[in-house]
Amino acid sequence: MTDETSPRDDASPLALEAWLPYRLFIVSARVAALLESHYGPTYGLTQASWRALAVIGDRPGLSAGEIARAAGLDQFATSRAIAHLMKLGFATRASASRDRRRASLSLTRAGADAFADIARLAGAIESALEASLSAAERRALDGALARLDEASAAIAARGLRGLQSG
Amino acid sequence: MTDETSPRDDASPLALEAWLPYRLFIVSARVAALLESHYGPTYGLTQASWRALAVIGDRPGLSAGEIARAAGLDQFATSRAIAHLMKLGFATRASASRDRRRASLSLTRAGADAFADIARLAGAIESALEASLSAAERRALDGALARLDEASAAIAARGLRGLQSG
DNA sequence: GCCATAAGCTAGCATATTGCAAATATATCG
DNA sequence: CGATATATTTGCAATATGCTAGCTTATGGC
Repeated sequence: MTDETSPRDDASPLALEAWLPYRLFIVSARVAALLESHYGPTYGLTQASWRALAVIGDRPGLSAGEIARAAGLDQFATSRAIAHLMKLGFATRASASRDRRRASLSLTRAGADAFADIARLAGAIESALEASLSAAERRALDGALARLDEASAAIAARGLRGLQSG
Repeated sequence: MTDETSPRDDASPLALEAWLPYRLFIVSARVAALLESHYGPTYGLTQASWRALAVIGDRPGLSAGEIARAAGLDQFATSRAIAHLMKLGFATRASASRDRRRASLSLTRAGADAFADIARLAGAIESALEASLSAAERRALDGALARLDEASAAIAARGLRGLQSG
């Protein structure tokens, strides 16, 4: 049973550390932990509120729901993250829109300063990561990630059922 | 101040969705959520206990500490994940070693079956992701991820201080 | 215009998870 | 054999999360 055709029997159904999604996870988790070790103690931000801060900073005027989508957070987490940012004095709500159920968010001066500070560090981390790649590798990675983004979105949209057969 | 040299003023300090670590995170998070939607309801596993299951299944005989390192979990989470697996009847502890502080873990038949089942799905997801890439892109991604793994480990080891200057 | 229904968001509360100090158990050293 | 180190677990307080229900504002039918 162990020596039929394959020279090296692939006994394990899965090696976690070689599994593509896990490899993506490891890198992103290390970076997230490192960045959090800055913005956590310094500004009292959580991962969720940092993500909301970044989205608001990058695209002011979005509503809570739009921020949720852009930051990869759910509705409740986003609501709490925004409340947190407002308590910290980092964001303000303006109901400028015609639809007053939605409030458009933007950063205060303090929020923008914090964002700029954290973004500087985030950029430094990204640069350090990219420094380990050649220009060709960077391009290839960029393209591959774009494909993986589409593919993972498609898989997630189709759900488990779509995988079993095709 | 806004129109000195750069033709298109890069107003934002950071666009989250273009930030490399976030792009990695998004793909891995989608996949993790999808996989969890299978093993959660089916086996009552959490993300941590699934990772421990996978590590034990792949490399039986490891101790709790070794599992922690391999699964990217902390000591406490691992201890709880193992307790969980044992309660589910998926893992057993054997103090075969000379050092009876460490117990070497392995899967029961039921645990191995669950692992095989989940691994099949995990493999299908990986295949679906890789199907979106050309062979050349797969190779390039593989290489780039290996570099990023090293680089992120190095950055994490050096801590925040190492980044500010170099 | 007015009511019913829907949409966006938030509050409150029960439950689950996490982080960490201390406990437990074993090993090793002097 | 006592002191100290290592591996792991437990208990508990603090946090976070999930979900129901609520508030406010919009929208569509009449």
